[in-house]
Amino acid sequence: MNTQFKKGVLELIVLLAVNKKDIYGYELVMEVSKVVDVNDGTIYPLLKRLTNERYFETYLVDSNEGPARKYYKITVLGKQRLEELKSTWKVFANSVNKFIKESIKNEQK
Amino acid sequence: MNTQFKKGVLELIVLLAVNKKDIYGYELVMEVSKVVDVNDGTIYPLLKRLTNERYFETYLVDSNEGPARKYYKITVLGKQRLEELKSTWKVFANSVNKFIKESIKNEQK
DNA sequence: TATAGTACTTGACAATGCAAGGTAGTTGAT
DNA sequence: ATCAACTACCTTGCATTGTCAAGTACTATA
Repeated sequence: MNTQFKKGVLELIVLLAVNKKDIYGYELVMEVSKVVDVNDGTIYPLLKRLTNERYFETYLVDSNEGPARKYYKITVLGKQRLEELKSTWKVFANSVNKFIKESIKNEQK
Repeated sequence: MNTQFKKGVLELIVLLAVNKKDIYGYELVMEVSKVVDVNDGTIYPLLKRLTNERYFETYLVDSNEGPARKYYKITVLGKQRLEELKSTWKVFANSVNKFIKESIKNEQK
């Protein structure tokens, strides 16, 4: 997996996952790993940043399988940010795909 | 336009453009700008890097509208790199799009 | 010769992901 | 009781890549 492609898109993926349901960091790492290879050392700082930016709120829930879990819940601001990022992604991905198609069409022999 | 989305994808776009036809830096900046907002100070260092990595070869052509133009030509290695990046991009973009669709389907009310 | 446009380079900077490491709670086998 | 294994969370330093500002230099033309 290309590291560079992930830049910025991870934020979108994390917002999508937390929007779907309240989730704790460790579970989120598992969830996101299904989509793209990702390190937990990448996710935790990202969650912190998004929480600082008021896109998430957190609460602790005791667990009987280890330390307490910190759950993340999306805010109204977070939902706005999600819509924004989603539409930016679509525009971006479409124009890249369009450029790929055009380039193939006009390829040098 | 989200800066982060560009990371890595610019390399793909530049490879595609040079694969299409031999092209000089300034013209390339114009071409790439059609797809994503981009600064000439971003493109020139990228061209240099890709040339150092043997994906491009260069030659000079005199111009009567300013200084000589440095044309970039894709190498066999460059074509390989392009195919690799193109397929990685497709896999990546597809899994992101899939995740978006799934997230919408299961969204919280 | 002054200006505008073309062509490219450089260096300081910012954002993000990764690897590696650390802390700490719970369970179950020895 | 102790230790390994698993769960859960967090931090630090590094590498990569794109941005921006500034500067060099060449040519045509007014």
